[in-house]
Amino acid sequence: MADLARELGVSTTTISRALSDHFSIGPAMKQKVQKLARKYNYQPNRMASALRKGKSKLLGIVVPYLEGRFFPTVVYGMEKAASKAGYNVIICQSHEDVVLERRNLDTLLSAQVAGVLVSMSRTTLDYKHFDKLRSRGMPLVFFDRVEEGDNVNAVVLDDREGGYISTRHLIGQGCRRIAHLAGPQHLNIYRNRRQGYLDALREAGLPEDENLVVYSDMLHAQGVDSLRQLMLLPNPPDAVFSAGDDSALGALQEARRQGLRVPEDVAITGFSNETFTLVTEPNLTSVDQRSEEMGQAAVRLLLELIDAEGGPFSPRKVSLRPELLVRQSSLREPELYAEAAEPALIVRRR
Amino acid sequence: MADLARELGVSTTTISRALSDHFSIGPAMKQKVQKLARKYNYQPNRMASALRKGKSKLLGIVVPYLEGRFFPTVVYGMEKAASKAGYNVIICQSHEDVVLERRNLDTLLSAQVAGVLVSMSRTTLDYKHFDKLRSRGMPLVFFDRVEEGDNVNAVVLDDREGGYISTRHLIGQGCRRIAHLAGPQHLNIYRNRRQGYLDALREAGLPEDENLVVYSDMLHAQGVDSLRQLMLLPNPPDAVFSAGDDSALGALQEARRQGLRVPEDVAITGFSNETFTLVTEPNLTSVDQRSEEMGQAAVRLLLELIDAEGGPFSPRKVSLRPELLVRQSSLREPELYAEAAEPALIVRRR
DNA sequence: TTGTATGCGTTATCAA
DNA sequence: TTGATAACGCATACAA
Repeated sequence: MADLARELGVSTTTISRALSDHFSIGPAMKQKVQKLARKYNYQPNRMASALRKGKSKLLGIVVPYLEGRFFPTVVYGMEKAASKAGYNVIICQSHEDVVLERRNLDTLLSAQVAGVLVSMSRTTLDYKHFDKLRSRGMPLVFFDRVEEGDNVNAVVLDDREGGYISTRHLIGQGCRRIAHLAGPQHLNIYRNRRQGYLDALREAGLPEDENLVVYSDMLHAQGVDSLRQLMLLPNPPDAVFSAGDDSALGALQEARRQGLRVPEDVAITGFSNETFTLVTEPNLTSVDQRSEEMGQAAVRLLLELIDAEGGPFSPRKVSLRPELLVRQSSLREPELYAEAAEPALIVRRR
Repeated sequence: MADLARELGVSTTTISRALSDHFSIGPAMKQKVQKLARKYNYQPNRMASALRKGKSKLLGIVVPYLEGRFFPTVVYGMEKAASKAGYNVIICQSHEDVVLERRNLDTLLSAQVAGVLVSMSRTTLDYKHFDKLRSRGMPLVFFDRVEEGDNVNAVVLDDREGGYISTRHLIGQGCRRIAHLAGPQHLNIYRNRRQGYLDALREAGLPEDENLVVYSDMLHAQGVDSLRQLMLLPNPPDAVFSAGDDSALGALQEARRQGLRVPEDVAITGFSNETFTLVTEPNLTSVDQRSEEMGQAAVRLLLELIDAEGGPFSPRKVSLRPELLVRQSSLREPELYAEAAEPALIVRRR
């Protein structure tokens, strides 16, 4: 900026204002400055700007991991919404470790981000580090895996609905003993998916059988084990609603290994619409989580928070509608669905 | 820092030095300062520090995309190596778009990163934006998809070797008409994989048949099309070496749709060791790209560059050894492999 | 071993 | 409409 000022014989103040399109600068001067800036390939120093203004144009993102399709897609949505507003993002992974999660937050704090987007790690059981962030006035929005309480801003999938429509679909396909592979119940997402499952059972007048609910960390291997365990029951299930795609896949593979036909002997559905659901044999029915919308909604909410500048802001929870993608692994009665030939039939889009 | 200085009755200079473990500060004072800093939960302002020192502790990463397993794993390796050296990373996606790639580099520049790690987008055909970076003295390391030329620092997989061992393996399994699904030849990785394929053919005395090489962008749908096209040849192939897993998967599915047995009628191998290779039926043979090591190596190289401070530094290329993971999709002669029962048999680890 | 003074690049304030 | 000046938080040359 000093160079430009010298060359044009004006002050850096004028340069600064011209570049940020300040109203007090005449159009002629603005033209000149901006042209010269382009010529010299001027790059603003965001650090200096952030230092002076006390706020940067950076948003921090903390995700449990990036593998798979869900989080990258969410991050993509975030990037889109952020860049539209002139922001950039820093991505950190907690690798499902609360210690790393805390360290990530410190990193973001000292990078002077304008706000933080968090999806909690699986091992996050207390929330002090988030309180610390808030006490420093750092705008904070959770997504997908959210902190409990009324005081949090969050964007979530309606996981209860996801569990509900999955289970209802299975019931509609004639299944009567529906098992559930459930995740850690301290995480909202898994608790709600289970609740939707129970709601659908109750609505249909089917009994709740605790033997049919298997709790695990939802990994592939645990899906294998869970299915094995379920099939040893005196009265084994005719369907499995898994709260995650990895364990659904494990269950699917183990079922076939046992010589069971899917979906005829046991119908299987997953959750997340991971890429591989279109690759398994049979293709895996799953719930799409509106990943990209989730990212965009989270950033929009965060930007509102930032613009409110710590002023009065009543916490908001945005809830997105899940979408059941019915595929072969649960389609016992294809004639019920005219479009059943489609590989990724959307049964419910409201 | 000012608060701490006041409370301890010393200058901010002392605080600054004590916190950065400067030799001129006595151990007693260091203790006191660091304790108080913890008590007040002091967070250094990295922007201010970066502004003053002219360099930050941030590394910029530009990847084409994050979906799948390869890039997240590379990034994980980068995070690990970076945090060991006190650095953090900013991740940007170019989404295979050179326009976005350029914008990302601008963003990173103005975020005052200490260095940049780039894997080029598929649409990057000229390299001016990288020259611009270099002309500003910004340390730059490429990984996986690298710029051509002697003047670049880069970490790559030995893709030629990957193509070579894949093809050799197929030859060893008795295949004689081996097709190749090739990617855009302006990208080093695809050019080299093809070269390895040709080398192995030549070594085995097999003819090169250009009809057996199909060029595409390596997407799933293009794998489907390519296989269809290949099977229409008067003399169709008995094996397919695909330079990517997505198109390998497409080929695999199309082959089975046509009623071909895999690997008996046509053996298929892919490249990248994506997660889904363990899910397909049959499981897909693929080349592992040492993703995590690649990330670590790239950061190590970048840090060396940064520490050299623009001084003399002869450009270096690090090349990693690929690993062929033989699975059912190419295993015609299992008796050749004692450990063939393993789902992910490592055939060649040198 | 500690302190004083200064500047990194930008922008807000106040004055012209 | 423009400019002079100070300040953001930190690190360092120099002095003590």
